Amino acid sequence: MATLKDIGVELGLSPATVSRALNGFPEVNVKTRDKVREVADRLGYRPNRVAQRLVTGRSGMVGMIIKIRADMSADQTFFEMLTGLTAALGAHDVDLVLAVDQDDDPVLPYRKLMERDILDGFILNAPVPDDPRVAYLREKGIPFVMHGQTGPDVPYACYGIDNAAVSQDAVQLLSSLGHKRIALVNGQLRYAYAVDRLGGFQAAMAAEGLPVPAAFAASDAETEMQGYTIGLAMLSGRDGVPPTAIVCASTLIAAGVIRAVKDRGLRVPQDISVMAHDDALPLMDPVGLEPALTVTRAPLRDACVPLAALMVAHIKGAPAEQQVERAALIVRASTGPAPKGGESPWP
Amino acid sequence: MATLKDIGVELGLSPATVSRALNGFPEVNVKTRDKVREVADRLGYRPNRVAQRLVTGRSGMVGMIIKIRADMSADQTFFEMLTGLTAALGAHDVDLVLAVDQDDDPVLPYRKLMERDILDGFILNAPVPDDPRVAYLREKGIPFVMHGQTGPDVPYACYGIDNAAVSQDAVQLLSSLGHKRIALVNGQLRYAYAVDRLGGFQAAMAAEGLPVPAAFAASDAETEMQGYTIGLAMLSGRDGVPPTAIVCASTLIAAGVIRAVKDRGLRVPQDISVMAHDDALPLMDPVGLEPALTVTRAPLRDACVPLAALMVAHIKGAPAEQQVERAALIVRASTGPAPKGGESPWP
DNA sequence: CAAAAAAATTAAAACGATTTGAAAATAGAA
DNA sequence: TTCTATTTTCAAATCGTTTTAATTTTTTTG
Repeated sequence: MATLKDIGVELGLSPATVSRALNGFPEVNVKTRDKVREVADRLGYRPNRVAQRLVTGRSGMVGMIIKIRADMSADQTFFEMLTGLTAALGAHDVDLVLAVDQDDDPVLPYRKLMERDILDGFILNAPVPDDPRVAYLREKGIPFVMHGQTGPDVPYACYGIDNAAVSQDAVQLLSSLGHKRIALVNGQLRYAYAVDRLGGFQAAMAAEGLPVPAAFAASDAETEMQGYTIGLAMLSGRDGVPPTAIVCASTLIAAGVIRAVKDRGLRVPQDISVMAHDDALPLMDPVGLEPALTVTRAPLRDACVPLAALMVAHIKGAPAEQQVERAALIVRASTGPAPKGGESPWP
Repeated sequence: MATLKDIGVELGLSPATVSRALNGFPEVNVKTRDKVREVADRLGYRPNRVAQRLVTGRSGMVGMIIKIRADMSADQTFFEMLTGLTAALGAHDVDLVLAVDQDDDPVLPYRKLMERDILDGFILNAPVPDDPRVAYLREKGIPFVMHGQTGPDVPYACYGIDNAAVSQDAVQLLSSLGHKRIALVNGQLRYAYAVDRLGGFQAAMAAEGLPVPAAFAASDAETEMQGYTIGLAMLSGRDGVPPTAIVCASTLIAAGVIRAVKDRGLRVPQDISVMAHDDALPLMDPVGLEPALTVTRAPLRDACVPLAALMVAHIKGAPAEQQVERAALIVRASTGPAPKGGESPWP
């Protein structure tokens, strides 16, 4: 394997100049730079990463812990992130080391991996309110970037979407269509994103002057089947007059809710409008649903590039930066005007 | 962070001696060794992995590619291996870098990861017959260890169980119990393990002088539901006289098959004996089934330690070694004597 | 054209470990 | 004691890169 010295010998240059030339330093002559590049190409030069890491003091590796579920599986979102992150980090010559979290103590796997002395930092996901991992990593001064936020105005590096705005956009859209009874089928409240969505939902409803019956803000839904079950329950009228519009935490849940609406003999969107937040996961296509699903959309995969950039910058000493994007609102066929009094199956 | 030099200064020793002392070289005085160890402990010395790697020429990292399924999930077995391998490799100071395979070309992710110049080798799993990854890695001279084998007498390093023997043990047990119509609900035939199980099954049946109707060697089962469906089909008699014993590829499939047997109004093991191969995955407990399941057993997790050892040895230049273990046979309540002619629901 | 300024290059140190070959300390034998 | 063996230790080289400070070369300026 060719080294900087080999290239230098070939051209009568010192390794220092060769290094500078290849790294695009401004003080190297354009002609020498081109010659160096050419010889490097010809010799198939590839920098020795380990040597680079020794001198820069950085290992070029970041860690990520997979929190596996009780059924020993991880969800689609994890692989989506993993795929995107390995690519995005690779572009910065950074590699991803994974470990599995199977313990009760959420901090332990981070400590264990850090003790191996090979990591520059961590990428965290699925933040929970008052995340203990944040406390630990901040205390130890270990760089990390969070996908999402544990709450508003956090003091650490993170990238995510404004989940309160997700609910707000949904409520405003539906309210503008004349809906007054709007329900939220939320994700698990132990996650910060679901807390934010709920908060945004309640705030937006209040801002629109609409009340929120408790049964209209259901939580803990994750699967199509759960969406179906919760949908049926909401439509049963057991807990009061059913909603005319339902906002779902994911397209998967929305699929279940739509199934429930249809099974009840009702139509989407004529009787009930349904919408959801869409992470753009490969297998859950909101357009493939019948009818095509109105969504707030923020592809999970898109988060990987900025996350990797934030991570790399942070490792190099840049101050922690918070980036909060707003999800796009895409109106399709599953939302429509609220049924008029006379048309509605309910008073 | 303390270095070798720091320890040397403290004791008036050279870094060379300190290095030798900590690495247990014989030519260092016992007293100095103890003193060095003590100071190293006190200073919290931890060797700089990157520096070690630069001088030894090894990166201390091995790669593994996750083959995710069409539904963007990976199965329990993957996480089981991942958990075990990170621990087992960690004991050798080796770390695991993961990447996701989402392409048609099974070799591409290996090439991509190798081009990053940071890996000492790969750990492969889920071998298929004539695995193209094997061809590629052998051609490039990249060290790897396979969990399992692509066939008998392979020329590369591997660790796994004898899958032909798994079927053989099952057939011999059932045959000794008087069963003559024994069926196999196999895994997906694109995997080498399923091919071996089928081969072993047919050979063992032949050795026992028993015929194998085509419908008795079903493939492509992976889930409980598939086990149930195939079980029902086999018991329907549509494809000939049903079996009196069913050998399943996994405990999950066996759970489905047992459910099918019960739904048909039959009893396990009085009417039908059921057994399976057990990878000892955390959530599928064969003893929890009703009745407790007879199995051939080889915990997946147990394979991780020898796999890691093989990998490390191979990287250090040891010749490729093949280790094929035999699964244990554990007889429980789900297998019993074949029903006598008069007792059987079939002729 | 000489002096000063700017540009380009280099030698050498550094990162922190391992390892080779030589030197020092100790032990044993004569 | 003296000489030789044997342990034990050390100085220095090495791995391949980056970076600092110094030096050389080129260009600009008065």
